[in-house]
Amino acid sequence: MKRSNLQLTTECRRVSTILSRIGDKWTILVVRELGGGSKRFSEIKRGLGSISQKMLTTTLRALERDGFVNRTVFPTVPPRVDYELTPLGHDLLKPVRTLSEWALTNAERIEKAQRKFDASADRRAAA
Amino acid sequence: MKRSNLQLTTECRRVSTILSRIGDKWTILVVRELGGGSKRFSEIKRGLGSISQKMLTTTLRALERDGFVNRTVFPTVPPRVDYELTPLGHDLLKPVRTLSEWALTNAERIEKAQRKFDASADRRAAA
DNA sequence: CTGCATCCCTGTTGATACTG
DNA sequence: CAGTATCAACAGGGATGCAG
Repeated sequence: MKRSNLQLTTECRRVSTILSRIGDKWTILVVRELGGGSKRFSEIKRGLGSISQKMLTTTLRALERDGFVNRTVFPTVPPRVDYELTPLGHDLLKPVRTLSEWALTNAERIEKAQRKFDASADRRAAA
Repeated sequence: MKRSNLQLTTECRRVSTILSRIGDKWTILVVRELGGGSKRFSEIKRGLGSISQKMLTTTLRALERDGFVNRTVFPTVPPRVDYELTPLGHDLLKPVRTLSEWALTNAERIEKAQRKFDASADRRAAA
């Protein structure tokens, strides 16, 4: 092993952190909404439908903090706020798409495994 | 738009579900532990250090249910249980590696964005 | 229109103790 | 050694009301 286990763990934590961000409930959906270009708050909200104001704000703030999204405030009345992916955000989309495609391709296999697992769990519970 | 929005949403949910699994606190770390080959429960636990017994069990069960991991019980005394990646599990490793590499490559950029964001947040708080 | 503050409920996580 | 059970602590997430 060339790199120490500690270093590998640190790397893994970094990866885990990013995976947690993109694996959370709304991030992917929001990023996809923005994939087509700049949108304002209420447009994103409408596009997702079921998200609460609070969670959309929270998600967008996290994305902004990570440098994936730019936030632009127009000091008009009523106020208007636009969000768009940064270059880093667009870049993130690539590996995410790879994973997404894998997920779609293999969803069937996974669901089949789940059904099988649940079936034997039921059998055991019934015994 | 060829596919209905509803269909796209369904696909997204599937992707989201899988991303949630691999984005959770321990999954990636456990999968990496098993990347090198079969290991028993306590070996994995030792390899991770900070994980609790309960969470390791939970994580392994979820991976088993999704068909990513095989669980083999040796009815010896004391008992021995081995875990190993299934072909599907190994397959999952590929897109995850892509994302991991991206994450490591761009960790610097992300952390820089975070520092910048936090700094302006502090400035605003101080005002 | 955007978004912060608050309350509250829920699921998740972890520490501890116990069993086959 | 591997796993379950229980309980306490905490974070995620939604509803509502207020503010710039």
